[in-house]
Amino acid sequence: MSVRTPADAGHAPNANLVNPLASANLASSSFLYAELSQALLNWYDASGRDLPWRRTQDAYAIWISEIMLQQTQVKTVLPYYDRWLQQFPDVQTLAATAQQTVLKAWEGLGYYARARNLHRASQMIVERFNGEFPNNFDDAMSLPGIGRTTAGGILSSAFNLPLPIMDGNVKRVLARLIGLTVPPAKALDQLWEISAQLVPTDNGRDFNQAFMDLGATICTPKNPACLLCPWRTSCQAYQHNQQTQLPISERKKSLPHKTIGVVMITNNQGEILINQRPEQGLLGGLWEFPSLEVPSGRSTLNAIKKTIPQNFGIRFKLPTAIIQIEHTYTHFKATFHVYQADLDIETETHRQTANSNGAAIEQRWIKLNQLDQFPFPKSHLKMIQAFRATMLPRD
DNA sequence: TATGCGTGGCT
DNA sequence: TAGCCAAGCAT
Repeated sequence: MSVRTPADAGHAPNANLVNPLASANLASSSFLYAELSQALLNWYDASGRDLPWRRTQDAYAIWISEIMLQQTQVKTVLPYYDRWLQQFPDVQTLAATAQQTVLKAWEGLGYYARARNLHRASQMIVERFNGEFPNNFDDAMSLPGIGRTTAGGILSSAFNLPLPIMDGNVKRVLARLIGLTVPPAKALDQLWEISAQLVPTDNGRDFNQAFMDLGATICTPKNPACLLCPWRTSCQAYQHNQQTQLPISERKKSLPHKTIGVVMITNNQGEILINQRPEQGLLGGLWEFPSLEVPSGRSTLNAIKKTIPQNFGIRFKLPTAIIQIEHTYTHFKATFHVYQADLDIETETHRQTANSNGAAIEQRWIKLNQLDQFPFPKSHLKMIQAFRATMLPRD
């Protein structure tokens, strides 16, 4: 007899996949959990990775690493982590820093709400928790940017608490271990329960790190190294040679495409016009060059010439094409058509205008050598590079 | 519960 | 090489 979770309803199960752990009474399997946990800890002693945030028990440093590692690979995080701790060695330093400086340190890492939340949370820690990162689950969860997995990751690593985690690695490992016949997103309650059962009460620190290492180095999305896996004799996917079919993935929707017109406007003072994006939403708080989305079928150049002067209170001379840039975001693709134009006249003197959505934006003329003081999205960093190569050729 | 939110590594 | 996916969270 098998137990069906409500999440299974409406999803066609693959009859070739078996799911004994999922259909067993979880509480009666505690002996199996203990064996699995110990086997993983033994593997970790011999084969775990040496990562910088494992060399410290400073909750602040561990917190920073956990936030940076959200949806971001270890290799990408390493240089940012080192630089960050140099620049902001403790929570008081971070709390006392201007948000723009924090965003600049995060520039290029993506998901910029993480940086804004880190900054806000640091100020909350100073005010509410006397400058010490909280050592309990509820207080940690009260901080912006910290959800259940990140709280478990930080508190297990810093204070050795036996709290479960549920990141992409754990989902994949468990889906294979139990032969999960639905996408992990449809069985999260069940997976959390197993993760919680597996964490040893006396060694949450090493166990959670080992769990993620197993997923990152052995139980990888493609070509898992099953022969090196400490769980292979218990793994339903391995036993039935289904490790490449699991976990079952959700069908991805194809991304819509947008055309973005951009103008890099310069004046005769050696300055260039930039504006700050609204705090909320995509690339919030970062700076960019005046831009607009071009409706399909319309001329990018005409759209720029009509709309940018209205939004920014300026007029410019005939724009020149500099470069086209392709960029893929999380939920759409974009082609940037980038132009340069000389300022004609400034029709308004104020520096606070509205974009096409009506949201207030700040705009500034800055010297070209000040560009590296402002946080820009990756796409605009490429524009700066192209601008320098085109407009300021070296001789 | 579904969607918005960046960028880069890897195959 | 185009697409998948990464130590998820907020709403």
